[in-house]
Amino acid sequence: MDKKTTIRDVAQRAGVSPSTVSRVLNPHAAVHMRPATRERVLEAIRELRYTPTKSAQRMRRQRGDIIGVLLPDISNPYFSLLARGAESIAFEEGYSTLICDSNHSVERESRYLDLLMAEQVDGIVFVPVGTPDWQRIQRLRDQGVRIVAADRCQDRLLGVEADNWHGSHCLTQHLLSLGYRQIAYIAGPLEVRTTQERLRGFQDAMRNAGLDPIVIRHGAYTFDSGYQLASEVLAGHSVDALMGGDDLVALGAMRAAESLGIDVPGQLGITGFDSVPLLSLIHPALTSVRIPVYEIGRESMTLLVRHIGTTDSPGDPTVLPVELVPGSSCRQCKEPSPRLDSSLTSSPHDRGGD
Amino acid sequence: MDKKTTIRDVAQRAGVSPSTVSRVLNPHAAVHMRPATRERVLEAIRELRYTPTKSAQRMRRQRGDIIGVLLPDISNPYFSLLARGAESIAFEEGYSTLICDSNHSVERESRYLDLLMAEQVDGIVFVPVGTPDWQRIQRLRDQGVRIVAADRCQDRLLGVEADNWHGSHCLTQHLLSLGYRQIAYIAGPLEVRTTQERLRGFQDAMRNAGLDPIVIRHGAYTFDSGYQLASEVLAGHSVDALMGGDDLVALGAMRAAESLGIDVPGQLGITGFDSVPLLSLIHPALTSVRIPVYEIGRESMTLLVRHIGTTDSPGDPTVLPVELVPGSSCRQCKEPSPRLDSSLTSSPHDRGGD
DNA sequence: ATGAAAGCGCTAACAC
DNA sequence: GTGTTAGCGCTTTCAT
Repeated sequence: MDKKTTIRDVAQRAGVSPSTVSRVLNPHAAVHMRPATRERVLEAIRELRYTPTKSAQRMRRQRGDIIGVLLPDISNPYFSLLARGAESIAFEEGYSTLICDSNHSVERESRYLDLLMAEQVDGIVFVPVGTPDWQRIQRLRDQGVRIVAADRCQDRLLGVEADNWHGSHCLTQHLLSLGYRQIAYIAGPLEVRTTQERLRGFQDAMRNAGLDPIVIRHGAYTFDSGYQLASEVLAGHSVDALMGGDDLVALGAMRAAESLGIDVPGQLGITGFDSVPLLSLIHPALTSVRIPVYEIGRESMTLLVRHIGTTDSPGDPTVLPVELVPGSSCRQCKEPSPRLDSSLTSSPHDRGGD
Repeated sequence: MDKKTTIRDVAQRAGVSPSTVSRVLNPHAAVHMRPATRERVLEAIRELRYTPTKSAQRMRRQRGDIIGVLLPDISNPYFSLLARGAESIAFEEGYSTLICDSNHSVERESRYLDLLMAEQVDGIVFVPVGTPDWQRIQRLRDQGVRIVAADRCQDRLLGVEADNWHGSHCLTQHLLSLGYRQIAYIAGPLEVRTTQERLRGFQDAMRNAGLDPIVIRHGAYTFDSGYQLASEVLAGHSVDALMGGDDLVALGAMRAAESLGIDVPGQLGITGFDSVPLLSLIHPALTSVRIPVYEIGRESMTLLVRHIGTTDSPGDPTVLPVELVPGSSCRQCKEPSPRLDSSLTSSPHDRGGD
C-alpha cells in the first residue's frame, strides 16, 4: 500500500518549497510568480499525479468545498430528481455533495444535521420532514453554515419552492370547469408544508365557487395510503371527483376505483400532483400539476452557493411556476364554468434534465 | 459566528488533558480509566455540545468513517433504491456516505473516482458505467481503498449482482411455455454487463428450444429508446413477442405497439426486466423479472464494510436470486411447452425496504 | 518572487 | 490512569 503523495513530495521534485506549490494550487492567493517556476511545479504535480487531500485543506481553511443535501427519501423519484438538480450545480461550482436520507424521520434528520456539522459543510440544501430542529439549525448557522430550504420552505430560512397553492387552485378550477361538483380531497401529512399549501389552494377555489368539499382525509404520500383512503371515501360518500395529494396517492385512488368497478373518468374524475416523469406512462394519463423539481434542486443550490461566504439573511422564498397537465383521468370538457382562471403560468424554468 | 468548540475546550472544562478526552471518544483505545474522570469528560462534552471534527480525525487517522457510492444516475429509481440500501447499512455501521452521480459518463465517473480519492474514503460501492478506468481503480487500491462493484460486477473486483442470466433464461422459457415463438429482443447498451448477461440468458433459452431470435437490437435503457426500436422492429418483422432489456424499454415498446394499433397481449406479448416498484402500477401489468436491488445495495455495503481494514482479495461475485413476475402483458397460458424449467428461486432476500 | 515556520483539531506513542 | 509531545497535509503570515 503506497504512501500518500504530499505537497512536500511535489515541492521536492520541483525544487521549490511547499508554499510555492500551494500558491500554484490556490491562484486566488494572487501573488505573481515566475512562469518557469509555476511550470515546473505543474509538471511535478502531473508526474506525481498529486491531488491535494481534502481533509487537510478543510482543516486548515476551516471548511471547504462540500455541501450537504438532506432529504426525506432518495428512493422517491421526486426527491432524487431534486437531488440530481442540486448536485449538477454543485459539481459545476466545484463542490462535493454529501447526500443524506432522513427516511421521513425527524430524529434521523437531526442526526444528519449533526453529521453535516461535523463534516464542516459549507452549506446545506434542506428538504425538511415536518418541523425541523431549530436548535440544531441555529447552531449550524452560528458556525457559519448556510442553509437553503428546498421544496418545503420554512419561515426562518431562505428557500425555493413551487407554487403549490396556485397549482392546486388551478387544478381545482379545472375540475370545476369540467362540471365536477362533488369533490373529495385525499391529502398528505398535515405537518408537511406542501400539503398545507395544496389544501389551501383547493379550499380557496372551492369557496370561490360556493362549494364545500365532500370530505378531506389525510394520509401518507404513498400508493397504499391513497388506495386505502380512496376505498373508504368511495364507500362512504357520493363523489364525482377525487383529488390526490400527489400522483402516487392519485394512482392508489385510481386502482381503488377500478377494483370497485367505478369507471374513470366516466363516473369519477381523478387528479394528482407532481407529475414525476415515470408516472406519465400510466394509463389513463393522470390529470396533474407538473412541478419543476429538478429546477428546484438547481435553484436551491445556486442560491446556496451564491450565499456562501456572504452575510446571512432570511429572505423571501423563491417561488417557481407550475403547470397544469390535463389528462384522461378526467372527462375532457363539459358544462364549462364561467369563472375559469386561465392565467396558468407556462414555466420558462422547465425540466432542464437530461 | 461562534468559534468552533475543540477538544481542548472540553479538556479544560473537565480539568483533564486532551488525550483523556480523546480516549473517552475512542473507547477502542481500550485503556481503563477512572469512571469519575470519564463521567466528568462526558458531562463537559454534553454541556459544550462538542462534536469531534471529522476532517481533523480523518487527517490524523489517515482516512475514516466515509464511504463513496458511485452510480450512473441517482434519479433512476433502480439506482436510487440501490443507494438507499447501501446507505442504510453504512449509517448503521457509523459511516457517512458520499453519493456520486456519474451521469452515465465514464469521464465523469473518473472525475468522481479522483474526488473520492481526495476525500480519503475508506471504500467505494461502485456501479460502473461500462468499462471503468482501471488505472484509477488501481491507484485507489494502492491507497488501501476497498471497492465493491454493485449490480454490474467486474472481473478484478469484489462484487454483488443479481442472477441476470437465470432471470432472463426463465423469462424466455416462460414466453416459450406460453406458446410464443417469434421473439425479438430489444437490449440495452452492449458494454453494460447486465445487458450481456440478460442477452445470454435469452439466447441460451432460445437455442435450447431450437429457435432463433427474430432480431436483436441495442439501445439505451430508456423509454424513448424502447419506443423507437420497438416501432422499427414491429414495422419490419413479423413477431409475436417483444422482450425489453429493462422495464422502461418494455414500456416504450408497449406504447409503440399501442400506437400501431397492436393489441397487447392478444397479438403481441411484451416482457421487461427489473420490476421497479413504481412500474408495477402500470397497466397492463408487465411480465418481468424482479431484481432485489435494495438488497444488492445492502449486500454490497455489508461486504465492503466487512472488507475494510482487511487484506484485499478479488473473490467471486455474490449472486442474488431473482424472481419471475408474470403479468398481463403476455397471454396467460396456452400451448404449454414440455421443457419448462420451473426451478425459480423465490428470493429470501426480498425487498426489506420500508 | 519565494522560503521558513506556525499551526488548524485531533490521535497515538511514549512518559510518568 | 493520565499528561506530554509530536505530527497528519495543508495554507498563510512574515521574512527575505
